[in-house]
Amino acid sequence: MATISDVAARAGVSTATVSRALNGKSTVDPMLAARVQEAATELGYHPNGLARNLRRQETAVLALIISDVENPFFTAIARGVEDLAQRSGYSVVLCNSDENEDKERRYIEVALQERVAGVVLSPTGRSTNVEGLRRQGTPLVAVDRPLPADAGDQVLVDTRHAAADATRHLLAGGYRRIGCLTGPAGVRTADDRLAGYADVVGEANVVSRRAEYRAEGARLAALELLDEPSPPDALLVANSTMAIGVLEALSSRGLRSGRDVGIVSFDDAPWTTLIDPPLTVVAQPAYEVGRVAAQLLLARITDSSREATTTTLEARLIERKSSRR
Amino acid sequence: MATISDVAARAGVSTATVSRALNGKSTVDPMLAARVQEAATELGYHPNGLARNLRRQETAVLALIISDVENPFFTAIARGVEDLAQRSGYSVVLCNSDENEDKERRYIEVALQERVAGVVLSPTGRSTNVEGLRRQGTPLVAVDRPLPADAGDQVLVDTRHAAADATRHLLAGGYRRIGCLTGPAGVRTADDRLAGYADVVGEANVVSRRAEYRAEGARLAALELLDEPSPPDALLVANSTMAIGVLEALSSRGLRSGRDVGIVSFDDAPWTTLIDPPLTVVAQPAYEVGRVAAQLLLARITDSSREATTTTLEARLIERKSSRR
DNA sequence: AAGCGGACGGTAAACGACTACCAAGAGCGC
DNA sequence: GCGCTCTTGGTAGTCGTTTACCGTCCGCTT
Repeated sequence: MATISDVAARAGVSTATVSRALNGKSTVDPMLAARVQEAATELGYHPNGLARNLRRQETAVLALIISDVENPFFTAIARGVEDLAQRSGYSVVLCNSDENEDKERRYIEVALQERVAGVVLSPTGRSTNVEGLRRQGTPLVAVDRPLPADAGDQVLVDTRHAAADATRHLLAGGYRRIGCLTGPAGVRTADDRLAGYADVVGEANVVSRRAEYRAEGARLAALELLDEPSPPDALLVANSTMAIGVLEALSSRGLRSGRDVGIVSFDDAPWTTLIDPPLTVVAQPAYEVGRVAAQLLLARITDSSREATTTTLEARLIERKSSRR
Repeated sequence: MATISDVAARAGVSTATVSRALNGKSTVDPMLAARVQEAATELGYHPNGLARNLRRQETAVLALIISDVENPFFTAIARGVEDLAQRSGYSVVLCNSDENEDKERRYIEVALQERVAGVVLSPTGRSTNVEGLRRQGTPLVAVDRPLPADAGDQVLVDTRHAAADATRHLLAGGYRRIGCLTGPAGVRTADDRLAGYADVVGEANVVSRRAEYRAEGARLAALELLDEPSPPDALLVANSTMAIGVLEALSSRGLRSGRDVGIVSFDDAPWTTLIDPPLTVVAQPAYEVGRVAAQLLLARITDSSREATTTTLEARLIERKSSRR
């Protein structure tokens, strides 16, 4: 594995000159520079980023820790972060915490050790510990779910109001007994969506179940609800993965969405227009969340004294047929 | 940002002792070790991974470069790689090349510079350059699509036979004029699926279009096919993202899959059972591909003299209703 | 009591790049 | 010819770890 001194030897110059030539720094005689270039390509020299970063005390890598790679919402965020970061010369490494606090902790530790330039994090939930990041002064932006303390910038979606709107929409569609399927307690988005729903139906009328943000759990929970003595005639579902489970539950009971049970789900997944009837959804601006997060992160990397901000983006109800009789 | 010598000073020992104590190496007096531990936590010390890796000449991170984060097939691979890597103490960083050769090149460069322990790569296509990896001796496993040279291990899916089977299945279902929608020329999976299809219908009867592995392109291509003088009565579609476009095209023409146009698509996406009629698919063992790739990579990391192998996994036709009248 | 071995912990040299500082030489005016 | 400036490129120190090597001390054997 060729090092800088191999290149220096081959080009007959010192390592300092090689470094300067390859980084286009200061003034190096063009002829020398060319000889260095040549030597470098001949040897297949790739600068050792570890050594470089150690010396420079900085890296051009951002860590993006998301809670579920298989959820289109998070992959859309990833693309947003990536597009913006690339443009500024940063690379993004994506870590999948899988809604698992241990994995999350481990990835934060890795980010810390590898001295990444900044971290975008969608906290899994309750006990996310960002103390380490704060102490090291690693810039942090939280997305989708807030962080307990004032740990850094946040980019959120106004999910509570969106849930309320969706619930009102179902009410307007003539549904009378509306239920809610949401994620685990302690996960802020899950709690907020439930709260927004409760805001509209009133605490006394809440009919809800919690499950992991996964299809299978949602299917079972939906079945439970449907098998109650007086089952709900409409359901607000907290994300698209859960919606899959809910729709399976419906069809296994011979129920049709819209006519029999009104459905509104969060997240505008690509398949929502394919099913019959097409799914009414609350579309979150995921890509935009990623873009803004990256923007804030880069701003904070260059100026660490900035005030921490919270950006709240609006979600949009896309009315289709699953919420109408 | 606390360094090892800060900890050493605070604990009143040398840096060597701190290093040994924190790494559980050799024999350090338990009392001293405890003092070091305490000093470390008090200072919020995180070892600098850059320096450590530089010194150790190794890192415990794997790079996984996939061609599309929004494609469930690749995210399933990612989970497979991750699960296995985690178990062996490796972290996985995921890079999204987005079917873009520039991005791919850049990420390979990053992997090289950061001296990752190994790379799993789904090559975007034609001109993937892995020469750098080879020269540095970075272990490499290609997934989904083969690499030109004997660059390392490969984990593929027997996609040509699978395409042939799917085509035969459509023929058996009574469809007479079968078309094929596949990905860009030069992308091996796209070419193979087309070839498998052609194997069955015969070169003379090939009716095909190519598009990016995306929904929109597939929609347009499907429309073209449907608008031909004698349009196909069945379609083999090369991946689930394209299938979305195809199904949109069908419904925009008032056509029903199965009855009017038989459809078989690659990849068993989560929504395929939700639509009406449910989609017949060729299910690829994506998670398994990831697991095997990680296994091979780890094996090669510990023993770099291993022969390069090629593993070919079988895909499975899951017959549902979209391929029957 | 001398000798010896083992346990422990410190000193200092790596790892590979960047860069502050300095030295040498060229060009030039007086 | 001297001294000044300007360009160019080398020397060596630095980033934060790990670890080979060595010295010290303690306890045991003979």
